[in-house]
Amino acid sequence: MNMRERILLTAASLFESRGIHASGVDTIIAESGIAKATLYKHFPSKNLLIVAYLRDKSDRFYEWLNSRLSSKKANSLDILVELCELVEQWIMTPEFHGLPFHIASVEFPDPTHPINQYSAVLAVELQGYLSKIAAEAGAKDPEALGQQLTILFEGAALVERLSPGIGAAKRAKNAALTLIRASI
Amino acid sequence: MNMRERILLTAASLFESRGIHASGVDTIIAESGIAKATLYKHFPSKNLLIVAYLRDKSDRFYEWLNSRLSSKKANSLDILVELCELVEQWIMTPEFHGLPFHIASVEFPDPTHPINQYSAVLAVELQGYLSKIAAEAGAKDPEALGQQLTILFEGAALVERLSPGIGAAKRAKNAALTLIRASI
DNA sequence: TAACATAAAGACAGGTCTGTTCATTTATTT
DNA sequence: AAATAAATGAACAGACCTGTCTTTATGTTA
Repeated sequence: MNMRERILLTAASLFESRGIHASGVDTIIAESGIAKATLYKHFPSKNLLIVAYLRDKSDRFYEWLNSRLSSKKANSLDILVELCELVEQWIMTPEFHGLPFHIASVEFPDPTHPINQYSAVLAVELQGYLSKIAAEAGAKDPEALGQQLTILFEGAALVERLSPGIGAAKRAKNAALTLIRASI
Repeated sequence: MNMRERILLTAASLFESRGIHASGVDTIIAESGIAKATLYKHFPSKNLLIVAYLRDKSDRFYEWLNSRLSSKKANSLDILVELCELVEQWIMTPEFHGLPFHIASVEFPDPTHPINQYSAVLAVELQGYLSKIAAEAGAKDPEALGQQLTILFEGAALVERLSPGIGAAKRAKNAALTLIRASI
């Protein structure tokens, strides 16, 4: 019965299946079975709902990843190998519909728009996260490797979404492994 | 005074700076200085204008690329190296605002929508183009390398667009060169 | 000059969008 | 059981959307 959560879940599902602009507030309230005033009480504007959705999705992703990575010991490329496997899994889950902050940045391309800016923040966050792991793993240039992995994963997410079943995630994983091995 | 071309140019500029959904027909005609009836004569619907825009952008890209690649001789990785340089240049031009079929596929996520389907066609086209060059260059598994390069380039386009000046295109190029060298 | 095609300008219909408001009903808490 | 808080349902405003249509103006060709 948690309203906020119910709204976020419905919004996420709609944003990802129909797009953000194409998901009207009326549709969100109809689909989640709540009143319009309730939505606007929890999220004073649609933009703030979108930002909350982006934050929520990011949190869940890192939570999911951390819970599976923490057991590996540092100073070994094993962490990176494990990371690649997990990202491949993540992309291949049926619920995956592309990186949310990608979708958001494409739908709000104006760099001065708050949603575009927040998307950029989340993108930098992802890059920092991957670079940190690369550093822990002992990569020669962690910053470079982290960014390359980011590019690979974001690209794979896109290609897999646009051409499902083509195996983009697996190919990206193999490319990532090649890059990792070359970065010792 | 070519109306069709003028409409396409204005539409492209608006689609890329504001997004497709956010660029109304009224804005397109106001910006291009033509009458609404003229637009609907050349493009019977906005969807068909979008498709024409996607086709046009793709054509121009391959034209640009081919005119710079044709001089290189085959059966040498030099073609692929040259290709990477060119793609980096392409991404770094100020007019670049992301791959058009990406933007389109994100804004029209429904797989049954004609624009999403056409975007998928263009994505496959790009992959085939890169695989063909990889084959001509003598790569071991041209299909695999072509797809990996696709993923890298599409990822770099996204990251560069979302975080301009971060050097994503260059990093992607270096990653591509590593993959190319590993694919002999 | 006369006939014809093309473009302009703008009103219009029917729909959707975000966000506000208000009276009524349902929950929760003391 | 009484008082407070939260959610509902519905109507509303003002703006924007695509696509059609009509009238007036501008060229172009015979």
